[in-house]
Amino acid sequence: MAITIATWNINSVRARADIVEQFLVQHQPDVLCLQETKVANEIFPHALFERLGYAHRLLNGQRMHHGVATIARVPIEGAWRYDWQDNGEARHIGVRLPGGVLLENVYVPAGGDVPDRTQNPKFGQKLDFVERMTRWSETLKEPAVIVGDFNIAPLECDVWNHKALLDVVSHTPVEVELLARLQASHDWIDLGRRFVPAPEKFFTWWSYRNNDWRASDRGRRLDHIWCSPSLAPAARDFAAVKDARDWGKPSDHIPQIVTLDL
DNA sequence: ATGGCTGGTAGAACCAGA
Repeated sequence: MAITIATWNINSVRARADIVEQFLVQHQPDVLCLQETKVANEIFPHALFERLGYAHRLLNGQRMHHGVATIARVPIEGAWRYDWQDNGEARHIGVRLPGGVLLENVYVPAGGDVPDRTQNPKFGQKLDFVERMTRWSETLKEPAVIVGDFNIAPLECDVWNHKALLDVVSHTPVEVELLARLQASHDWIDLGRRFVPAPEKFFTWWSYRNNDWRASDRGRRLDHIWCSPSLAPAARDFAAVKDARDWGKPSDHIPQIVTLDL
């Protein structure tokens, strides 16, 4: 059985209803993992997804900020919700796919502006979040896929200018090292880089603060799709939908899609 | 090197994103 999984930091699912529909109609993923839905569960726009055939929706939302949702046109079971900061923020939801593989949808904290946990508590919270994810990941036994906005661009070719971003939260050595430890804790396979090998530049996010994002191309690869080693041979047909950065009123992140033969 | 923009919510000399 083939299953197609997409992930997208949507930066408000309500503000983005038109382009979410465009994406689902054009790409027909079986499962869509959204981050930054920015909506309380009670007022989630269920009708939009129901109309498009996505009858299974598991939410971990909150008012105003953050929020994740996993939406599917195939049956998904669960869900479980980890609070790796222990502060009530809605940043994770896990579900079980048909056939039993776990699908973990995560929104790692951005971490504020200053890469110093004494000056900027948000940076410390981000590091702690990834540290606690690692504690969870190293005991994980089942085959799993973990997707989402990790808010860390690990490789030099994951940012538009490695040297210029060494002090910029998302690409600092301490964050890159922590992400490497998370990856090593389960031998996670970075499917983005399996399909777009280094040293090719590969970005999934471009700031709104550029007149012409495509021309200036000051992007970062903040969004990731990782899978357990046993699932790596099952992965095919990876795509990053760069055109979506220009759709209507766009998100600053683009969606990625992978098909797994499970 | 800096600043640039966007959404939610309140009705901001706002906050947060990254």
